[in-house]
Amino acid sequence: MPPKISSAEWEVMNRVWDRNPVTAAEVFDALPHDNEWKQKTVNTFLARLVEKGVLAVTKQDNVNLYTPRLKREECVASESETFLQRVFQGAAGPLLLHFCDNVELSDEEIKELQKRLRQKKGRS
Amino acid sequence: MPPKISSAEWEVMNRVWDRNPVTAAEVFDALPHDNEWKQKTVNTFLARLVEKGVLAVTKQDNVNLYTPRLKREECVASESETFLQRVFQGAAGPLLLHFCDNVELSDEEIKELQKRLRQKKGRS
DNA sequence: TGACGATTCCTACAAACGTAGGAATCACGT
DNA sequence: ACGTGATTCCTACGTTTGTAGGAATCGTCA
Repeated sequence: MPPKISSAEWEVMNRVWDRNPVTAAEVFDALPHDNEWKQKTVNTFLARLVEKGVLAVTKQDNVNLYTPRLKREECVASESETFLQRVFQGAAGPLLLHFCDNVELSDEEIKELQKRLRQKKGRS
Repeated sequence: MPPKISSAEWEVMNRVWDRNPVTAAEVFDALPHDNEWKQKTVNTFLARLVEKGVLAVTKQDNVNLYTPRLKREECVASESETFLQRVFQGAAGPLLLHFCDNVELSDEEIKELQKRLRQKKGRS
């Protein structure tokens, strides 16, 4: 499994996955402008993510370039699984119902979900 | 919002919500038998949850009884929201699709979901 | 070529988390 | 009444996380 990615690290990783590969300055700029973090703080997270093996760093003209070593979907899956266990004790049905009842969905999204559910029914 | 409940604290809280109110020993017993934690560790988490205001403690015959001060649904909702933001950047559709595609659901659960989706469509 | 801003690398430090141990006290059985 | 195990309360300690600062270096512009 991927290593544990902390909450602030997710914030950084989301930028890296979006605009891979990136420099530290690009990550900084891509973060919400009103973001509290200093550039230095972002650098620290990038370095930690490299230590954890989530990012690779290469030097391009004396500037660090960061690239994901793990796929976003892989990390999303792992984090989702621990969330499911931690908060819903593994009960996926209630999780789906909770989100279904508590978030906004476009008609398109609803349609797509209905499609998948139809395909899923009676499958397992 | 509820305070931040850590991963190990969720493990404890889930037992408390299930069998409210509880003693420290009951929480310990309710945890998976192969659990690594010592009774002392469980006690520490209970004390911290009291500090955080998540639990209330009362003494019954010289034994501590712990009761939730926050409703499970309230904490679930708050944790779910931060998960949605952190991992899916607030995009609920992809979150639902992810879980839909990656978990087991009974036909009953699927039917219930379909019902809610039908009710939801065209609503907002 | 010398000053200045950007970037990197290394170091720091407090708060939160995971994981208990020890001392004191309580309650029950003999 | 005393020993023993359970319970409570207080304390501890290493790790992870959030949040940078400082020194050294690099590249650019005057």
